[in-house]
Amino acid sequence: MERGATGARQAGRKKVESMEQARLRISKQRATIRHLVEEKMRELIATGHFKPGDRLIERELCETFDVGRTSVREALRQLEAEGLIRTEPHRGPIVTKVSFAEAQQLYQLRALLEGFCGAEFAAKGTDEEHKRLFAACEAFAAAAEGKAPTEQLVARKAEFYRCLIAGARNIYVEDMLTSLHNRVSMLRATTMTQPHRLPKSVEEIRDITKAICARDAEWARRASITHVEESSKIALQLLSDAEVA
Amino acid sequence: MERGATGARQAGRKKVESMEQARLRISKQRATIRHLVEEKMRELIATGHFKPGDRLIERELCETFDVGRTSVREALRQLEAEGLIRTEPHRGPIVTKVSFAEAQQLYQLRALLEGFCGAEFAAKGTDEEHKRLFAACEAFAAAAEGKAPTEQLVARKAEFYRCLIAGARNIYVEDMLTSLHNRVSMLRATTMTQPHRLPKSVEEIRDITKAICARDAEWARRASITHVEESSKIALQLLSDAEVA
DNA sequence: ATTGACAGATTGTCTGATAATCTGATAATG
DNA sequence: CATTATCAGATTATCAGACAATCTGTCAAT
Repeated sequence: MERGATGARQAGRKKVESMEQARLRISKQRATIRHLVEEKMRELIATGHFKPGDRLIERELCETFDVGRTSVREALRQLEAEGLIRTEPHRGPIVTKVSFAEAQQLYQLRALLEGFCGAEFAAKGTDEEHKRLFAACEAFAAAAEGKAPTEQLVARKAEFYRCLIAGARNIYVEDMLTSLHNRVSMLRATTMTQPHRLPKSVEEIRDITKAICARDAEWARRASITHVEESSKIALQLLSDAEVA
Repeated sequence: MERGATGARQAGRKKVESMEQARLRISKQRATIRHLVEEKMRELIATGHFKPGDRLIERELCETFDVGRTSVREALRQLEAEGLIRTEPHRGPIVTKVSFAEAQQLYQLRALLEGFCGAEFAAKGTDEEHKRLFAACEAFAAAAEGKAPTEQLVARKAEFYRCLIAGARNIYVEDMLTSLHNRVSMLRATTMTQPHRLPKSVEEIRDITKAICARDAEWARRASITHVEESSKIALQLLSDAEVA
């Protein structure tokens, strides 16, 4: 989880910087404590250590992370804004529960936005970006077909998405999709890891990649939407089972 | 500005409550001090009292609002997550500057999302919702044609958008569009109030309304997108002038 | 079964203090 | 002159401690 799903980027610098320069720049250690707490908590929510409905108690968080209330509370405000937690006045934060209907809405929006990314990427992507996307795609495929550990699969898929989303060249879409993906991770944690639709998943992602590299915007849009819809089917199925139980 | 552009709604209650019950419920005064500060600051940014690039100094904010640092800092975190401000470590918050390129991206995404709202509304809206949208549309038209004060125009238009966005029945889209609209307000403050394209604006909004009431999804999508594109033309024009100057 | 009062838990907010970091100016250096 | 080192001032980042406000559950009284 690189950054949050949050703030807007640094607005226009005078000169556009080359890839070279960008690569050199050191990683902007924005390592304030509250950022560390934020990331840690995102991770704990995404991995299901904190489950939807769980109460998060300030004092306990302070002790767990060994930081002051200030840092914890500010991190909580951030997560609240991202929709990962909800705060009831004088009761404290609760990990957000996503109802079945809301999950449907989430996937619907994700489809719209990822379809947009695919189409934009196909229409405006550079060869450089195509190459990177293709590499990420193949890396994921290799991991999937080589039965790599789940952890690595997730990482590779995240990398693929980073490329795909970046292709839209739209920071707002980027932020919002990152936010949506965070929430989807949370869902996944409730529904347990996906069953073995991996081969289909690989196929769909390859299709997206092919469409983009062929610069066929509508194909790319369709392929991106299809991928979201297919994975949502499984997820929603599991969710509705879980909701009844 | 009703609420923030933030948190997800209360997830599924057991029983769906009737309009009647919903109307009775008192307005859940979540009036913690930090919420008041948040809203005030959103307003100050939207109205241009704080301009893009302005530094916001903690101590000054505390004095201005006469509240403690805790409340100010937590409000700032919220605004930061919404993208209204950006915080540089150890330097403090700055009102976000939106470059020309970013403004383009903003409007592009807005078009996508509002197009989605229009289409969904047309496809799935109830008569009740249609009626409310129509009323809001006419109220705006009346205000526009009657040369009402800007303040009222803005309020009426906001009301129309509330209806339109609600029509999509998608809380995520709702949150994100609210957030985008907040940022657009900020832009407007830099480019001064729009010139007199009011008549065209009214026409476009009527077109959206007609399309939705006719339950023609594609027409509604096109109309919604057109409206965003038309207003973006003016805004971007003004912005580019301002950026050169 | 409903109501009311009470205690415990937790948050909301303020204050004061200290360390860390950024900025700009000035002095030192080659 | 251009560059670098250093210093003081400003501001944030973080912590600790305190108190009030509010929510929750319990238990007695009606």
